[in-house]
Amino acid sequence: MRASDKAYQELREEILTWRLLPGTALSEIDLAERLGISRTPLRAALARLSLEGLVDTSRGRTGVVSDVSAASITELFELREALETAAARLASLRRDPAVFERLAERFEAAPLLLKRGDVDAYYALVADFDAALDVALGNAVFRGALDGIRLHLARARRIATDNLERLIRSAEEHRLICAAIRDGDGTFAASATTVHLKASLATILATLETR
Amino acid sequence: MRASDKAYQELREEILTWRLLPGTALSEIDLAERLGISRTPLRAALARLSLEGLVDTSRGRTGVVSDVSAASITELFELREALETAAARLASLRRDPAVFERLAERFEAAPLLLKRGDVDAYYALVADFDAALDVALGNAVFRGALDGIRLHLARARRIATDNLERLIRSAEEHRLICAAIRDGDGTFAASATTVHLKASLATILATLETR
DNA sequence: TCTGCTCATTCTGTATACAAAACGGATAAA
DNA sequence: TTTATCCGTTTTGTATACAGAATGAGCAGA
Repeated sequence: MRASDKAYQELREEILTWRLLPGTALSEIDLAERLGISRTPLRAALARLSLEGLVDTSRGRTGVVSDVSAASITELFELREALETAAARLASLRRDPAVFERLAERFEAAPLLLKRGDVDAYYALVADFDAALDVALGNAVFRGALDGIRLHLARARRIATDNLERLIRSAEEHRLICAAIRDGDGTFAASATTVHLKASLATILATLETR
Repeated sequence: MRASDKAYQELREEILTWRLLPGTALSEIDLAERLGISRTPLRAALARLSLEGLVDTSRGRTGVVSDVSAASITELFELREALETAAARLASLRRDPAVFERLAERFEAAPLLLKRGDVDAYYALVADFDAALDVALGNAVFRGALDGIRLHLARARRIATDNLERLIRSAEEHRLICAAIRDGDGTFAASATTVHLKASLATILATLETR
């Protein structure tokens, strides 16, 4: 693996897990020394993070970890709703019904998982859903746009202290989306996606308020 | 201006204007010599172009100018429809009616421009419309996604030999969108945007067929 | 004649040295 | 006391040298 890829993955992980907090200055010299590589591949990693929006280079010469504010999350979710409702609609046209039937069943069983405390298994299920959506979409350009959103979402989700009740409702919302896609009902799938996203955003914003 | 920025702008311009054709190999050594800079800033420029999708580095070690096929354009327009219909809907909620009234008037007068042969003035008007949409959106994240689309669209549009009749219909389609946004009718604005994009895509694909 | 291997060439990936520019602090003047 | 300017320090931006890897040609063997 290239040193620049290694640096990118390491820094991305640290940003997404909030070990590198928003506003942290990213000095090339310090980071290169800490990661044990030279500045050349490190610069490539920072450039990539900057283009993906995790690093902000617009203010001053030194890059800083980009901000996560209520305003920026709200903007992110407006874009997310546009993309995911359209994705759900398109996936409804092209899906393999059996795939989404199986996912619907798993989401129906998810409350049991959650009541056992296995939150990781639930998030793995959501990841499976995202992957199935990508396959059903059959559009690499669209998938690239979705991936960009998911990157920022992964960071925002870390601050939302999901409680059990919210996660159980989230599972039911996902079940509805899967059932709609399974049935080829794009309009319903889009509406169910909107419902889910509004609730998710509200949860994240509420968490932000109390901090 | 930094050498890397200069290289990025130059290469982007050459790709968008088809002076660098899809499939062209982009050797770092050759390009650095031609642009009169060293490989270090050139690599930064190539990395940026790669992340934006104008350069494809997935196959082999050497980057090549990314492909423009009917399939990739169709995928691009699926994403574009998702983004622009949502943008039109959101802009309808937040627009300054006077701005879009003025744009609607200009699009109504555009056929006169076009019949005089002033195609550049028409494309400038479309650019003004895009800018007004960005302002009305009031969402920097969303705008970034739209800019990514417009980059690829600029390249695709170069191969569509727009005839006068198509451009006149395009002006009328834009006038409808502006009127809908002016009136705050988001649903109509989204529908009119869909109509416009379907016609644009058909024109580009038809041009591709005949080549 | 075709296939597979070897070797040379060329390109990319990385490190480092140097240049230029920007930031911060200190000092002096208003 | 405040502000502006100068200078030192630090950081980024660029060039170049070197190492590693991949590709293609050429040759040998089947």
